[in-house]
Parts: sequence; C-alpha cells; structure tokens
Amino acid sequence: MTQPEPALRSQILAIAQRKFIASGYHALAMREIAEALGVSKAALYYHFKDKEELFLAVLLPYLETMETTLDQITALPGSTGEHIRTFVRHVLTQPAEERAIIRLGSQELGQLSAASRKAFGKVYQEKFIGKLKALAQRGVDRGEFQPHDPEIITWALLGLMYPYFYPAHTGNRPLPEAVIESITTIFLDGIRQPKKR
Amino acid sequence: MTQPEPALRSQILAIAQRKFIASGYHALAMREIAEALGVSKAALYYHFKDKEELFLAVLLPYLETMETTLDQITALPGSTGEHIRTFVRHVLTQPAEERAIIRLGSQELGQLSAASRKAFGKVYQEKFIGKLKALAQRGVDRGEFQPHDPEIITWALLGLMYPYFYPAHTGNRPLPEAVIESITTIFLDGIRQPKKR
DNA sequence: GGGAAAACTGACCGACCGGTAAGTAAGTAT
DNA sequence: ATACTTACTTACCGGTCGGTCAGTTTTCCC
Repeated sequence: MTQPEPALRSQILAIAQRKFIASGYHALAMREIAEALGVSKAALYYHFKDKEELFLAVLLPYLETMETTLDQITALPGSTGEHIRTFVRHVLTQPAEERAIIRLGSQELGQLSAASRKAFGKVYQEKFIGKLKALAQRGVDRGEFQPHDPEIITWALLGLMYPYFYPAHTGNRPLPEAVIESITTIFLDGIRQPKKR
Repeated sequence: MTQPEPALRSQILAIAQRKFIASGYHALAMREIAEALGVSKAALYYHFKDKEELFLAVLLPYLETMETTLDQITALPGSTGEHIRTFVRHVLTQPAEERAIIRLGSQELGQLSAASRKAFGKVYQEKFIGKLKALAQRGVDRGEFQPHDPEIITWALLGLMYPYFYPAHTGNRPLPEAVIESITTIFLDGIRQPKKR
C-alpha cells in the first residue's frame, strides 16, 4: 500500500487529469476541481503550490510509467518491429483518458511558465522521445528499417497515433482492433526495409 | 482588387492568425491584438461580433482555399499516390504560420460554443476531411492502396504531418526537403499495395 | 459645405480568474 | 492537560477578461 499519499491529494489528481484533458489548461478553473470534490478551493492550494504544479503533477507520473514500459518492451526478445508493435498496442489499448495525456503535454506546454516548460521538456525528451528515438535508431542499425532520420521515424510513429489521443475522436470508447492493426501495419510497411530488391 | 475589404479588418485577421497560433484561443486576449495594431479594443468589435467570430474568420478561409487546392490536385493526371505526394508537398512547403492553422482548428475546437463548433465542424468535414477521405477511397478502389478504411488512411496521413504543424517543432524555419520526402515515402510505402506477392 | 453614414475612441462594467490570509477543528505527541 | 501539527474553510483581493455604450472623428455623397 502506498502509505504517504493523502487521500484528497490523489482525488485531486484524478479529477484534474480528467478535466484538464477535457478542457485544456486555461479553460479549466481551479474552482471547478474543488467543486467536483466538494472541498474548498484553498484545499487545492494546500496540496499544490499553484495551478502549474498541479498540471505537472498530472503529466509527469505518466512519463515515468511510460519510461518503464518502454524499457520493458525494448528488453523483450524479438525484432524492433515487434517492439514497435507492442508499444503501439500498449498505448492505444489504454483508456482514452490515459493516452490523451500525451496530447495534453505537447499541446499545452506553451501555456506554462518558462521554468515549467523547461522542466517538463527535459523529462519528456529523456523518458519518452529519447527512448523512442533510440528504438528507431536500433531498427535502422539492424537493417530492419530504411535509413530515415530516427527523429523523423519517431515523429511519424507518434503522429500516426496522435489522432487517437483525442478522446472525442473515438467517442471515449475503446479503439477498434482494426484501427490498431491498420496504423501499425502502415507504419511498419512504411519504414521497413524491403526484403526483395 | 478585392474592393469591399476594409483595411483594418484584414490587418486584424493577419495579426489574430499569428497570435492565435502562437498562444491558443484562451491565452490570447483581444486587448493584445488591438495593441499590436495601435487601435482601441472596441475597434475590433466594430469589425467582428465577438472573439469567436474573429477566431472562425481566421480558420474558415483557410479551409476554403484548401478545398480548391484539393480539387485542383485531384483533377490532375497521374496516380492517387502522386496526388498525395503533391498534397503533402503543398501543405508542408507553406509557411509554418499557414499550415499551423490546421492544428489550431482541431486543437481549439473544444473551446468554442456548441454553435460555432458545429458550424466549423461542418465546413471542416466537407471541405477538408471529406475530400481527403474521397482521395483515400479512390486509392483503394483503384487497387493502388491496401484496403484500409479510408477514414483510417486519412487520419494516418494527417497524423504523419501533424508534428510539423507546430511551428516550434522546426523553429519557424522552412521544412527540410528530407522531411517532406521521408514522410511521404513512409506513408506511401505504408499503404501501397505491394507489386510482387 | 452640410449632413448622414462609416469608422472608430475612451471609459467603463460585471464576471471570473489564480492566489492568499486568517481562522479552526481534529488529531498527536509529551 | 497542553502544545503543536495537519488538513482544511471562509472570506477576500488585485488583476484581467470579453464585451458595451455614448460620443467623436473621418469619409463620402450631394
């Protein structure tokens, strides 16, 4: 059991995550979060220094778990292509409200102070983008992928998934299997080194 | 010459476009636009009913020109693949501030009133998404593309371009040719019906 | 040059925002 | 019992937002 986690604090985080995703950073008022929990607004400020800190407290843990997930996947036996396949499946089978955090991060970064932006950007690069780039690099080095720039490969993969980071796009329901299969196929066929030539 | 276009109105639109893209809908205050032009805030309200109307007046004309562009491209001789290639090149060689409008639309739609959202959504579907879906459908029908759902193909294409709709991603400079070439290749190889089997 | 319409300005408003200060009830250690 | 800490609440503040309105300047027509 996680002992030192006050009950209210985690409730705030849960509601804030849902509401930040639904509304965006500026459009969500602290008052809304407080009212949804039936507590005073000042209670939020007891647990979080300000709005930015709460926002980051929603985003950063997701990046942490993403890092361990990516590490586990790349440690698996199998080709880089299979790693990608596992990664895409993992992300897109998450609840829409989970995977939408990725979009939230990239989308609302500009609204934050320079300090927060820098802090988040560092973690984002190290724990997420960097790991994906390394995966892309590996695919290229092994001759599995065509020799594109790993950065381009990374953003191609994220871009392909991006539309499904909007909960509205699927009506908040789980993604059909056919979608996951299609975009994985498109990506892998798109970068795969052809066997015959 | 476009006669009935008041000078200030088009200046407002130009500045608003730049600033909406840089800041997002909520973060941009009407006052900022007025000050950038050296006019009073009320002058903006002389030309536009409210903030939403100004926002839509930035977005909608882009969709109009996008529609004619798409119609011109699909009327060209050549394969569907070549049409896609032309489309991607066209969009990604636009100035970053132009193509970022696509992101602005999909990103900030949720901030608008239900009425504006519906109005924009209709045009967005008809003049942009619908045309792309038709293009995808054609590729499938002609046997050029693998038989994916045209909707999935469309969002795959847009997703691949999406990272480059963030001006920050390229530092506001023109996209390197290699990027355009790479993502086009990835997309076309990804959906292309293989010749040999 | 007079008069109406068009194109603004300046001052202001109520709503709402993030954030804070002061107070308090319920534990907890001594 | 007392002193202190934790976890809040109530009340409020300065600032900013979108938007309005009465009045003033500019433009244009006759």
